[in-house]
Amino acid sequence: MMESSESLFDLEQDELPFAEVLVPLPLEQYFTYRVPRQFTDLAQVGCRVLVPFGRQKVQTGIVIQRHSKNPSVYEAKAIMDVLEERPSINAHQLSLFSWIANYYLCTEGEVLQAALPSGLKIHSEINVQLHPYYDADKEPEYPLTAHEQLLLDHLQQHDFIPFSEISKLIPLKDPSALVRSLVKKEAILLFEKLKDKFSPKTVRKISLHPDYQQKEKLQALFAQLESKGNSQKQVEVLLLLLQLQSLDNDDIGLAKAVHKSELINKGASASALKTLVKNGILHDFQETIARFQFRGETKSLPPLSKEQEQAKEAIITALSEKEVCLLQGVTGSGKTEIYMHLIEETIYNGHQALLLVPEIALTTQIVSRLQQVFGDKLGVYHSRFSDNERVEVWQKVQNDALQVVVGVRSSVFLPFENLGLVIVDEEHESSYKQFDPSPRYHARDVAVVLAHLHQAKTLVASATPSLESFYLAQEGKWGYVLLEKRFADAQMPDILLADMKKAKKRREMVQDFTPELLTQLRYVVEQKEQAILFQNRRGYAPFLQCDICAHVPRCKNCDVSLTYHQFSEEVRCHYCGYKEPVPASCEACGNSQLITVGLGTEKIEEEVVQLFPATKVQRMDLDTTRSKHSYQEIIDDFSQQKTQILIGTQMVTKGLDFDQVTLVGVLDADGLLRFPDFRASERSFQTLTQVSGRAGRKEKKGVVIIQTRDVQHPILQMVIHYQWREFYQYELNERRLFRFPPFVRLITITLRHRDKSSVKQAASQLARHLRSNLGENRVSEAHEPLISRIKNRFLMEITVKFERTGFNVQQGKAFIKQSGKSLMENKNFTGLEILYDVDPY
DNA sequence: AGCACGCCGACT
DNA sequence: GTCGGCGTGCTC
Repeated sequence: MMESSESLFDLEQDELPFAEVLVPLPLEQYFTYRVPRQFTDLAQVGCRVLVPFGRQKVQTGIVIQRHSKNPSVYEAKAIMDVLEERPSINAHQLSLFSWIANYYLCTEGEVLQAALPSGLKIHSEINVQLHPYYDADKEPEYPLTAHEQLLLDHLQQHDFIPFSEISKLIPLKDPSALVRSLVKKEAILLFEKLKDKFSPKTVRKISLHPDYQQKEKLQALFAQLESKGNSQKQVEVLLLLLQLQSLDNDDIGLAKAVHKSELINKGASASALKTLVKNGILHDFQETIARFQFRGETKSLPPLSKEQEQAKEAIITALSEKEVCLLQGVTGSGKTEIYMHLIEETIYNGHQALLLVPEIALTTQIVSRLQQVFGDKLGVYHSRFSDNERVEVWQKVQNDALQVVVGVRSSVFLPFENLGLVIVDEEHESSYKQFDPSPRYHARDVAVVLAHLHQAKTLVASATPSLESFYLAQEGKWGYVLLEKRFADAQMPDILLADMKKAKKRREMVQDFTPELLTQLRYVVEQKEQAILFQNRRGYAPFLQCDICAHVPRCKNCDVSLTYHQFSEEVRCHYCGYKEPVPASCEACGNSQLITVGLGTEKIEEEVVQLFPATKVQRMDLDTTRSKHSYQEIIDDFSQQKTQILIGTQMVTKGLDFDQVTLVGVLDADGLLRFPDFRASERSFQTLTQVSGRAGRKEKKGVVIIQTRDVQHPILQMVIHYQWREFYQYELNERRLFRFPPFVRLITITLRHRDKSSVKQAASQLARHLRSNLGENRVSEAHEPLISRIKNRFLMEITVKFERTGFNVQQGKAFIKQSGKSLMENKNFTGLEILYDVDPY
């Protein structure tokens, strides 16, 4: 626009010879690099660059800023390479990274680490090779240790070995000392190799050389070959090629290429083919293809029912005024069709759409249903995909080659250029909150921010919304649309409570079954219908206990009891993975009578098999779905009615549509309700309502039986009477009263240390500091968490509650982070780790 | 997060 | 006396 001032600017700033670079590591700062002249134009903000980092490492980083300020205290190293002409990370993404780092109290490097598919994160790998002057036959100048000899022997057989593989070869925890020693002895050399992980998928194709792509030329060629007499095979190859080109009667099709593998499979002689290529008659080349190719016809959008149409219009109206809308639609009300219509409109307006789904939902029907409508425009982003596949989706989103993405929580990081709509399906699902590696972000909340950056809209949907979302809708901050009618007039199931206390007293329990549930189950089996049994606990029993002294076997590394797994004949720790064979006797008193306490899916399976020996039963939990396809297989078997009773944890509650399920049994609702955290009621209500929704679809009304010792429990009463409005009001009151979300913002600070007294001391010091500066009503005392030791490190916790209004949350968070930082610098607490969990789940 | 350096116990 | 474990500090 203002040319003169721009050129002046260019002159003064000239080449901006330095760059601030973000590396995908948990480090607070950017690093300053020199931009060599040849990269002046190329190294734009957002580009991936290769930089030397640390002693002898190469890292991928992102250019955050260009400037001309030469750092004075150190000499900046130079950027080695710029990996792309167009930035991988756009401006919206950079803003999003920074927002996440601030909000969730983590570093931008951690966000980058989570955001980039590892195929776009090149780093160097150190490799070891023999020194060219090293002679194995000669007596070595310096004596070699056994381990050194082992490595050298390996290198006689192999050209080189990656540094990281050495510890697999030699029983050493850290092979770096050994490698250094061998380098000094001039027996080996180190070299770095970059791992560029992404490789596009290619296919070999064969076509006629342009010279022969005319009928006359081709006829001449055939005549020539046939006259030779020894070229029959070549003629056959050519005829096959023409056949596969499936020519109409013109020359144009002659240029068409066919897959080389197809030619060979259909019987073309490989050697004849080779000869034809050699003689320049055929052209053999590689073509890059997409890994995902949708084959088959796309269908038009499914029509909406009157109610769906109304809901859709209501959503559009709400979103014209507000940025976010909550859609509360009961299970089976047909939310997916509404999504499709909204997505279609978004695409039509030239924008991209993102549909977030919980991890588990991606393997099921929703993808194929969307694919039938959106075909090639749809991308799927899933953690079970290979890296190459994820990079491909990333690049297609960037190039606007995909207009719709259905994906798990990490798809909020994709490089959308012009997002118009984000839909968060099953928004109450806790799997949207990442925990294990930081950033501990909630994909629903990040999605709202992402949409805001694009000036796009967010639709947040669930049959059982989170209290947070419901509250925002109720307060009018978000729009709200209710869809109460089930699709195709399916009826809601009858939900009944079965009193376990009474049944126990009367000695009517058959193992873990009340007479009510057992009767229904018998009926279902006889009628050849299907049933789902839900118990939110995997394994056989939560723990073992000595019948005499009541001792409970516990984990060696963690402060938890070990769960008994009958199938594998082990006891296991669900926190660190520690396992040992089932103890034959009590380690405390020597008694050999150990009894199982509590109820897991394995035990239910055993009981059901005993009770219904002729019935096909399948168990679905973490233990039976470990391998890649087993989840899908179990689902398929059940939906094709090869299995009649499905027993499982959480997993069975998640969006599966089965028409023939007429009974859902909840074995122990008390286990859900007893959970000791502020979300126990919410989670119980959601889980029980969701699992009930699996019963009875289309033509047949279903029955749900919930076993409990407390039939009067208010939550259960609200579940069975479908009093969801009452539930939300009840629970909001509780939350307001006890100061929990959504009325306050919660932050959990966890301190971790090998030494128990150190962590206790550090925690109380931090708590004291925060309490006196932020207020005692906002910061709890330091306390031991429920599980006070995991993987041999002791834990302490501080809970922070910031009110939503009238308090500067951002400042409060910054103060917490600063306080934590200075505590870590305290020499008394070396080795201390502090973890922050903002909006914990 | 890696990776190097430096300090300390348990083996030849 | 060294080897190998582990704690500590740094990366432009």
